[in-house]
Amino acid sequence: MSWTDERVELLKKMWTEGQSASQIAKELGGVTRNAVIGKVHRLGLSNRVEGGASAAAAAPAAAPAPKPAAPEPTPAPAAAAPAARPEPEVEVEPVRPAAAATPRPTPAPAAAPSAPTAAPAPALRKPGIVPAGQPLPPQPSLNEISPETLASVREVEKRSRKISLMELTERTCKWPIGDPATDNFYFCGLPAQAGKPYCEAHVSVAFQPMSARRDRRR
DNA sequence: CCCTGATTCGC
DNA sequence: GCGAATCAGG
Repeated sequence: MSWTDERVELLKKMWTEGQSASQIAKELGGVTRNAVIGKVHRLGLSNRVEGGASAAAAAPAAAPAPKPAAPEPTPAPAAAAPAARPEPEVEVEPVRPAAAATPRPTPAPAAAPSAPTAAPAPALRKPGIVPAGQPLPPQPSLNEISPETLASVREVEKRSRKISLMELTERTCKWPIGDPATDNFYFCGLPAQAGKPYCEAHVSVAFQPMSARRDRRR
């Protein structure tokens, strides 16, 4: 395989969208992630993460026109600043670092996001016999999720691989999407964060900083 | 161990 | 220019 214009174009597109080199390689086929990374560098695309001292505004020569639109898979509360490019790797603790540093699972989907490695609990219901009034799995209590995060999650869900229960592995996001009682149900399936049951975007929803004040009255 | 991107260097 | 091998990190 060679780097035809089309392939390069797809590479650029996916790279600027925030896709990982391995994902791009998989998509292109016939190349390894190393090849992709090598090409990315040769093309002059690279993540220019402004380091403190080094050139504050090094205008990237062949800078890929940043897309202000799509928030890209990088969720994180940091998305609060739409104008600026969200930091690639922001840890969970946007507002209240002090007494709230400890991430805590919200009453989201699966059992306890922290413990089980498999068991995508809520999904295991057979179509047709879902008791009325049973709480639907996904739709995390939309209580206190920043609109930005929520938006990026929806964006990610569009991109989800829509895999079935059988296709889940230890490394796929197990976030359920849709109503298990219908055939419009699937799992996110995007690459899960190492050690975690969900992809980055869903981790950010499942593990809230606990800061955002919860229900005013309860 | 899984994954990420970055770099090197023979081809 | 290409990309496997390697490095450095999470």
